[in-house]
Amino acid sequence: MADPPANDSIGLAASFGRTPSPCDHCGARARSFCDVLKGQEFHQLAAIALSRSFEPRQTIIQEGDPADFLMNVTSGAVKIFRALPDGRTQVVGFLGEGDFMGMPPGEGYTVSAESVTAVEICTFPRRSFERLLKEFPSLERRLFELVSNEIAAAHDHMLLLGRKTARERVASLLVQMAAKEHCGNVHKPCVKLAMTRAEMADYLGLTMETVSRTLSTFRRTGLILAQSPDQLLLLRLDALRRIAAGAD
Amino acid sequence: MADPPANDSIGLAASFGRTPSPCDHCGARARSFCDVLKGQEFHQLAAIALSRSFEPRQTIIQEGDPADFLMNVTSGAVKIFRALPDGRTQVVGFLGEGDFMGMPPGEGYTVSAESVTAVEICTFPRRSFERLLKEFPSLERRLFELVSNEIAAAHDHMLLLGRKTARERVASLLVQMAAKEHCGNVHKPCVKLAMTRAEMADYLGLTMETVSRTLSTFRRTGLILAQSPDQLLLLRLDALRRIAAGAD
DNA sequence: CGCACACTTGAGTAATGTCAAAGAGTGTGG
DNA sequence: CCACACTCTTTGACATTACTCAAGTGTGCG
Repeated sequence: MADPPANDSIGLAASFGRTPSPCDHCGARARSFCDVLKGQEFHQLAAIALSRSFEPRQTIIQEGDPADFLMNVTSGAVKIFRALPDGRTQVVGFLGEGDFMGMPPGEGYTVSAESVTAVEICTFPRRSFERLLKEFPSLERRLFELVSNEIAAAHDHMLLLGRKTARERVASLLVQMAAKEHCGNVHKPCVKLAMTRAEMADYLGLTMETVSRTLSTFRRTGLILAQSPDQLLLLRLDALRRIAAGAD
Repeated sequence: MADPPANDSIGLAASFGRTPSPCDHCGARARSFCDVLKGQEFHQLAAIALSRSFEPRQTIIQEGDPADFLMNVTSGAVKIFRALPDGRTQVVGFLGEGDFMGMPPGEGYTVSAESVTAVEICTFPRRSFERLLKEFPSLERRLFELVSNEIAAAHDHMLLLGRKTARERVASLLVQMAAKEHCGNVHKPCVKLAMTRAEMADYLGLTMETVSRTLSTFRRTGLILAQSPDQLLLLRLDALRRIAAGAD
């Protein structure tokens, strides 16, 4: 872990005797939307923040529930999904450190969220947050930016779900995960899969078995090396990229 | 067509001798994001607007091109899509009167757009538009709202592409289209399909043939009545809704 | 009238899903 | 420390859905 970039929150809290907030020691701040706010503005945001912890496989958000909180993932991994009445599930995204959720268009959440690993989440009451949103244009602009990114990512994923083969889908996931994290200290790109095969399948619109078989093929053909079922070395990232792009 | 709601744009333009803009006679204004702006603010927006026409099957936006314009569909239908190098195409959305496009996260468009029918589009230079965005918080808030809706719609569509059967997909499309427009004056809900079977297929992640077969089955089982290949009467909207929801 | 284009329908195939069993990894309690 | 039990993963055999290829059937437009 690198030291967090110097910021004034801890110092100010100490010097003015401000109520300490979970934000004071937030490791995800640098990656989070909150980072656009500085000094006093940031403290106003921090003042309404509340931290919550979840163990793996706990429900964080239930589709349809009143959207009373905005949330920011501080650590751990979360899956966002929608489900059909008979249980078929589509994971629409995995969230990690610094990602936010819970900004639905209406009064209720339109998706569900469940912890994949142990998770720390920073919550903001919606009302208070929206007040700050009006007060701090930079915050609103930052959120707009994030939401725009989310749409582009959604388009990408629709292309995957609607038009890619199983092989291309799995390759896409690996490449995508490799882009996020430099796992381990190795120079070969590598991904740590916090989710199960079934969750990968629900993300890729496949079955667990197809995901497993596809990974096995990648292993047999030397594209990846499984150090363990959830720790994969991407031996030929270039090839995986081409497959993911639908070029092979 | 009902008369557009009374607004001041035409009157003001006349009384103050303001440069006439395409917005003066825009039939889509009531449905568009621009409607949040009133009076002088609206005129500032109108001042940077430029109208463009397209015939059916023309390229409006090319993925990767510099995103110099924001656009608002004034009339007609547009498809938004992404494609793989070998031509496989995923339509991520159909736009109609009052829908906007062209707000990518970065400098270039991340999707392509093509006219399905004859189309009128209102374009705003990006720079100027962003200046207005900063000036008029209500505009930014409205756009945020639209973008949030778009994300929820994208989640819906991911569920469809990843987990629904062909039958459920086609039913979903019909229900969705029926929700948008009250086509004709009939009391039975009815949809007018401006797009081809192939375009429906590219939207639903299927092939043309599967779409056609599925519609035929719906016809044979009395769920719909085809007044022509592109004019469908939804005889049992309730049943279609249940199928679309994955309940049958 | 006939050509072109989109749509429909049919027959066979391929990719992925389903069901089932065996294997691997992990943690717990004896 | 080992053995058992649990869960997740892998692999196999088979079923099914949707795709591919191909031949017809409208329908509108020149």
